[in-house]
Amino acid sequence: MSISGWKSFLEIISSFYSYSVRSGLASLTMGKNRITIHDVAAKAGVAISSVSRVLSGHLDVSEKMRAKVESAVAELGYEPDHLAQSLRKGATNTIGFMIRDITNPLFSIVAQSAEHELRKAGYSMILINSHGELDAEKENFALFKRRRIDGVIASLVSEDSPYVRNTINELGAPVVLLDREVTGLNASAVICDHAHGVKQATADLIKNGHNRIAFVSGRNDVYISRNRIKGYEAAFSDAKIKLDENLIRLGKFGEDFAYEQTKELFSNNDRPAALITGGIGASTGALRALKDLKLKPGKDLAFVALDEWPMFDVLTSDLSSVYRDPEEMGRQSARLILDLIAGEATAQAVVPTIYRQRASSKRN
Amino acid sequence: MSISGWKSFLEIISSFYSYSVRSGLASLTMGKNRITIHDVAAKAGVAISSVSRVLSGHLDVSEKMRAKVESAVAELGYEPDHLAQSLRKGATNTIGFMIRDITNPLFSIVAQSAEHELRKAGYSMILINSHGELDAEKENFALFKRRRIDGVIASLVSEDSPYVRNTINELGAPVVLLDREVTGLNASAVICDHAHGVKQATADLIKNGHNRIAFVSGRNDVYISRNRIKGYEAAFSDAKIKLDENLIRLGKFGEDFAYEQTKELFSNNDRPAALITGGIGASTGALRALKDLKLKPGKDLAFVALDEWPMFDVLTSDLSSVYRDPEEMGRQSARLILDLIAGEATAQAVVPTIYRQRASSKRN
DNA sequence: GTCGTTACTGGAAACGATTCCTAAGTCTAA
DNA sequence: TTAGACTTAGGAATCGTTTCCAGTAACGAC
Repeated sequence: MSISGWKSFLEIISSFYSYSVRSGLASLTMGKNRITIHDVAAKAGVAISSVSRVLSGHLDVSEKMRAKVESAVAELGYEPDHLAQSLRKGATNTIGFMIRDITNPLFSIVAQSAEHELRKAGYSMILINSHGELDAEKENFALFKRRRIDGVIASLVSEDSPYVRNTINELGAPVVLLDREVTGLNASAVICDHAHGVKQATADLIKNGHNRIAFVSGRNDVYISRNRIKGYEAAFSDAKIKLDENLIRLGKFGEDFAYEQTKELFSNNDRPAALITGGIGASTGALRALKDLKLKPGKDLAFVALDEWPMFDVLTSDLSSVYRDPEEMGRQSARLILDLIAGEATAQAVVPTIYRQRASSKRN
Repeated sequence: MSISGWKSFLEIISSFYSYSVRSGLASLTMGKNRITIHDVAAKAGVAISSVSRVLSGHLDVSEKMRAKVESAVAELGYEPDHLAQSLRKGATNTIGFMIRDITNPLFSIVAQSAEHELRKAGYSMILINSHGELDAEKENFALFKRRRIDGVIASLVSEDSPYVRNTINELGAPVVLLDREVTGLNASAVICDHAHGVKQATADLIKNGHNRIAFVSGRNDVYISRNRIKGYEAAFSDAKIKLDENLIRLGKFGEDFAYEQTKELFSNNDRPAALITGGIGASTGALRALKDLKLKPGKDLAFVALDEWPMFDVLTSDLSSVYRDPEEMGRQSARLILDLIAGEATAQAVVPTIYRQRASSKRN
């Protein structure tokens, strides 16, 4: 091997591995010189309690005192330590946000919207992924408790495990659940009216002459799936058509399950006329399966996706959908948790869904 | 209007507005009974310092003491208060993560991956969006400081504003920058070797006979754009072809800018043969424009997207791309910040990019 | 028996704020 | 003039830990 040959060999080998280079020196003068309320008090020649009173806008302070303290604060560039305040006040102004994974575009929008809203109220958000695992979820609640979180917004892995009630009740902080119904639990919830949109969608498919409509979605022990099925069944019931239970495939969230089920459903000649997929993961899996089978939505079958994802309109050729507004979900969850923290009663916010009819609702 | 008519009118009106229902009562027995180290000490009949020593795994504790304390801890279900620990130890075990918006699928993967890695090391992550605004960014740094964050991972809005150096140096905590180069700053960085992949892509387009290659991307005052252009120019230089500066359109991140530029570039008959779009926002905007113009990538023009997004393979018809691994970026940023916290010197991690050639690199 | 180690343990001072309690000063009214 | 009410400011306790410091007991060695 020539030298240049060897060189390019190395380039190929190393071409897709990250590497790193050490350069600067560790900062030497870090931290150390934090300015505390003591410094301010000393500078202003007053007691620390007076400084605190001025800063918290307490009433009983003279103009002279206020002026002295404020100028000292400005001069020193003092900012109160949030940690010490939290310890003393018993509130951290922090909300824990836990979801399956932030990679889900719908949930990333919910998270962003909630964060935006919470920050306006002076709260920060700690983000944690549960990866859809119950053990991770438990551990996360423990973490929230240790960190003295003021409240939690969570999309639980499953809603009816016995541990949920215990954990949440022992948390010592209010909880808002996303799209889950937990009975006998002292928590607020943001729930979506999936049934409404799904019913509209299913009815439209039926109207277009498709009676055999497959429904592929995630696990059936959570509200979101049950509620969607409710809408699906209602449409059949209204149309007085008997539905084929074998076309309903509920199993797991994520691509893989939907991929397999779709492949199975649409492989033989006696395939369904239409397909509804519940959630972004399921839609992806199904679309991948259809691509493999060389079946085109809107041509070889009618198709409706429940939930949209970024660039929905650009990247997919006129897919119909049932839409819900993730930003609204975020806003509502923030509002509900702040209400609970303020001592109000638990409540439910209902976010509507709407059927967006596009070309793929028909075959042509 | 009949009663039923009025009812359905109401249904339509209210059909896409969220509403909420108040139900339960606010929790009465919340918090209050927190178990502290005092309780444990009392129960075990020892001093609180001894409890602390047992729990922190200090050496000088007798077996008898350890047993007593541990059984008391178990019996009471005691968990140390993270807040008090932080205040005393001067470390919060919290990392601030700031990006433009978490809605960007690439960054949501980076965030998730970093969070996963940090949590393994006992750190939590506070997530903040800057919405691409400098003022919000400043405010966020102030927030991090008040909260005594142990370190920050950030994708800055712009890198060469004078405030950046001040803010970061006064932060009192180490910083890792994502895809930014700030000279004379004591911070680590995860940077991507964009030039490499873009050069490969551009060279391939040229090889396919396309000399007029448009390049649409975000603002030009950040490393990522400069580095991409570097690869683009290198390919032209290697091929000894003069490039048309007018085909390079750098302006703002986000869809809108790319949409306008693409529309302008491809509206007349003398349109470019190929298009490279930098980043997910730009790609979206460009694809939207092309859709409006009824131009199909891979048919009416060659097309390469820099960065991929979820369902890239399913939803787009064989688009070529330059890929970088967002999970690796997350891992590296976590590693770098932990190294800095441990007192190591600043460093740079380089994440490679790779050209993924697919059908859209040609026209046919 | 005394001294110096060593192995533990308890008490108390931090960490940086808030807030209650008390005392000093000012003002009004009898 | 003095008692009582009202402002205002300082001192100290508190939040729940960690950690330094001192002190006790046991132990071997001289």
